[in-house]
Amino acid sequence: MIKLVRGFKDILPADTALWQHVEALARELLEDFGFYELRIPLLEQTELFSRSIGAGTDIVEKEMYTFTDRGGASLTLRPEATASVVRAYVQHRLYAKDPVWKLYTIGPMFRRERPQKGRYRQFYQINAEVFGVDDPRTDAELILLLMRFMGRLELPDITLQINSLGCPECRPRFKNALESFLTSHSGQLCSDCLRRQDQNPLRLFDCKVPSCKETMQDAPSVLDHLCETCRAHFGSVKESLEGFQVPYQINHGLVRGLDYYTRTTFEVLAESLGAQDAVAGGGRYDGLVKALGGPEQPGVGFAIGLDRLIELLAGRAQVFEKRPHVFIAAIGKRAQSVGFQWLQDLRLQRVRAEIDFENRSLKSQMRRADKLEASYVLIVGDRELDDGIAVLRNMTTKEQEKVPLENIISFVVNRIDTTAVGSR
RNA sequence: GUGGGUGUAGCUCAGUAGGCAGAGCACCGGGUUGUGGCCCCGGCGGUCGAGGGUUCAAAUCCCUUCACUCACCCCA
Repeated sequence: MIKLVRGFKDILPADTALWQHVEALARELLEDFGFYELRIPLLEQTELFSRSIGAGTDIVEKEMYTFTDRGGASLTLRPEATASVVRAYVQHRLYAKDPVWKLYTIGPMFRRERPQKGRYRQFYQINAEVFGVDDPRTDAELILLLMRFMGRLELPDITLQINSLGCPECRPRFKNALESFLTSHSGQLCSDCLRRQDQNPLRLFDCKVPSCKETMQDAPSVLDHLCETCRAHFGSVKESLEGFQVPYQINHGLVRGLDYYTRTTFEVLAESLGAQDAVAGGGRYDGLVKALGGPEQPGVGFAIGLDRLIELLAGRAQVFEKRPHVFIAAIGKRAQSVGFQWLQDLRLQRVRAEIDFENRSLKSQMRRADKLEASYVLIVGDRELDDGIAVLRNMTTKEQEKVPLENIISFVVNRIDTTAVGSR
């Protein structure tokens, strides 16, 4: 048997209804907030990611699916969406028509990590990006949108954490302070942290080793090193969130894994997910558009991890499954051919109808109707055909009524509430 | 990349002093002539993850390998 590739997965019919529901809700909300959908390719030039995400990051260094295509170009399956969205914004000069764009995209990303709970090599994200506005209310609005989405899904036990990483003005000052702190405390750090110290010193803030945690409590905070404008910006984000009663925690150790982030960063965490507890994350990236060859335009965005979100919603999938409205139980050859005609006619009227082609006993056909959770069963055999009727049984009330064969389709259509999702 | 746990029927799992591969659920049929769920009876279904070794005999012991899973790491 040929099996699927490690770290990849099939999303089976038992779950697709839930995925569709979540995606539809996201589209609805995003479009209410003025976002337009952008569809971008799965494959990009490798350089796009090494330049945006950062050549030294783990993603670029050891997690990308990169290959040389037959023409000799180095291509990469996208490990995230923002780089592609920025590329499209720049390449098509969207900024020339209007510098302000609110774009979203939904689709799979690829990272070759070791699979575990909530971490797959192909995983799905909903991405939203806003270009051309550096007003802190945009940051807040984006977070509000995100939290409304979570609220609409009725997710339990989620927390929002926010932080500011500063800008090219103030970040170097903080980095210096942090570096000298780390150098003087290197004796108390674990081997992982000593390795991270040069590559990505901010990461030390979320090390899980107790001694590191303790040491880092005395480490300098980014928030104490923000310049005047960054401080004001962050203050305004917080103020807006409070104005909309969005509860948040400040986590000065909150870091993004990608180099391009500036100022506001945020993450939505769900404890019940286990080690991979970030359901959504994002932040501002004011230098990225320019770094990718575009004009000096600010940007801010987020990504929602769909796989993890669905995980949180596990068990609710059944609610969104669509059961048949009518099951046609046809006994005998003559009835079978009449029933097959009705089946197609009902579907023309957007009634979900099913039939069994095996010409089995009425008992088996009833059993099948029950298994499919059909709302009604339309019973027809030689007896009914001779009398010019069929029997319509309501499976919940067990009431049966005789239906004349002429106009039978419209009769059934009227009995059924085609707007109802399930049948019970 | 590093560690731990687990691989037996479609699913959830039993099965060790090595001795005929099991249960529940699911699926199919039946419980008198044309009516579902509950109950009863019967049936279908397995290269015991794969390869090798020890043995008269291996799901069980040994070696190798693969997969899944959780955690580290990393991140949505």
